Amino acid sequence: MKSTSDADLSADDSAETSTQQIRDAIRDAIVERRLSPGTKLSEGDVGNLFNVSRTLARAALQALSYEGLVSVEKNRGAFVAYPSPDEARQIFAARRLVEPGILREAAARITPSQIQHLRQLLLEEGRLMSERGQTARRAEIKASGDFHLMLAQISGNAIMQRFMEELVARSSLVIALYGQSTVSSCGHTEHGDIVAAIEHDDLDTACRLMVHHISHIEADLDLRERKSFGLKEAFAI
Amino acid sequence: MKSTSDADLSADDSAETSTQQIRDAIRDAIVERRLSPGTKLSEGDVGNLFNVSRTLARAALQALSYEGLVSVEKNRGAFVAYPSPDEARQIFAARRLVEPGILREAAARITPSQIQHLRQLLLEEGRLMSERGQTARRAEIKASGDFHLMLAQISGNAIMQRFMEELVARSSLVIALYGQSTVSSCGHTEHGDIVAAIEHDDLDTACRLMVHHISHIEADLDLRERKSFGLKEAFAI
DNA sequence: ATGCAGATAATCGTATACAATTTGACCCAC
DNA sequence: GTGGGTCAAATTGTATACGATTATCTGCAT
Repeated sequence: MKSTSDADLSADDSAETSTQQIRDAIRDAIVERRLSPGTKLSEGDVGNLFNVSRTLARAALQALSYEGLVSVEKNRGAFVAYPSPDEARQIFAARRLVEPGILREAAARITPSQIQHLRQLLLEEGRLMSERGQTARRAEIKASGDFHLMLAQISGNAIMQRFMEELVARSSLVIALYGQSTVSSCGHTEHGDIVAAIEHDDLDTACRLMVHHISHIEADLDLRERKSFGLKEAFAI
Repeated sequence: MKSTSDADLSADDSAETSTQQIRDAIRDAIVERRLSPGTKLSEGDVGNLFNVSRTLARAALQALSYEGLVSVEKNRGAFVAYPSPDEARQIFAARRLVEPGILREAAARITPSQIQHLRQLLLEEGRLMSERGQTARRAEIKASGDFHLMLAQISGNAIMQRFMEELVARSSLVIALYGQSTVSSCGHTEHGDIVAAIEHDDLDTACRLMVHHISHIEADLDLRERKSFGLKEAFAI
């Protein structure tokens, strides 16, 4: 799957504008956890980094704020989003709400070649899981999300696809913040089970597995409210 | 319900920035069909209209493009979105996919006072339906959408609420384009039926009614592909 | 030392300026 | 009259400029 999210559906002027490139670059950095929640993203710095003016940097940050990955505070600047536990719960609730429906749509339209593609994704995911090192970890995070995005793409509904892209990206942010164990190590086998259920045309099972899978990811988080814990974290980070 | 969509949840600096005001004003104009699909929204004109520079006008248009209400074409400018029949189908498919889930969540959390509020909305809707004139028609369009938005709000999931706001707004655009009869005249009684089912704790019926309701709205559209009809329309508009 | 007031620096908000691109008009050749 | 080509007007893309706000530092009074 391409790294840029909407490259397939937006048939605009072939060349992506620099604002979009910057947006995508920062988004990738956030999703792959090279940028931690709360990190300040000043317009000047972003502009310098990508050799553009503040105008374009600002536009990119604005775009990311619409996706919920960046929060801009008036007169204070933009920061990598720091989703609250409540927000995290809402993200997973939203996924439980939409993903079964997406799965049903996808299963109804899936072609053998797409199943093949899904299996390939699982293989890649498994390979990355056994590898060591930061780079592999980042790739694993992305691959794990790509499974869900692929289903959304197969469903054929561009609107739901875009929404899923937002939800998956924000999930990554939440896991970075509240995740306890290493990245959903259980996730991979669960993905495989879902594909198997799809192949057996057992949609009800597939949906049930999907809901459980999402709940498992959420269950691996520590979403307790840390009241004045912020200070310590400021040192830790 | 407040007219500005996210006034309740964004607890930012109390005062809305002028960009947001412009965005909301244009969005309202689109949703209430004072701006037709395809209308050009040049940055200069928008800026002059609201007495701000192109910078802010551009930001507002950019924001609307993320919501799917405006399409910006590189080096050509911004236009009120002109959703294709396929896009229209995807919008309603998305609504069928998410609204039952939202309804279930809402029903689980709804309070008597909120039911009261819903009924009040229905009353208002009925009143507007019997009135004559453009103003009433516009208000009816908004009220009809507010019913669905209210359910999303009651569901307590801000993410789904925002998504529904986008879907409802885009639906209005689609109806403006492809609607045949007057605004969903059947809609009002269907809304009432859904509320009744909620009150009777008959969730399955409520969801079924909701799906049918959405399909009814879609069925009232003429989504046949008009191939080279665009030219004639250019004259009609 | 602590706390507050003013100055200083850094950053954001908005407007304006200039380059690049598109659009439409006009003219000419055919 | 049609087709093509050049130029001018309008509009967008991007950078820069300047005022406004916030954050940081300094120094003085307590």
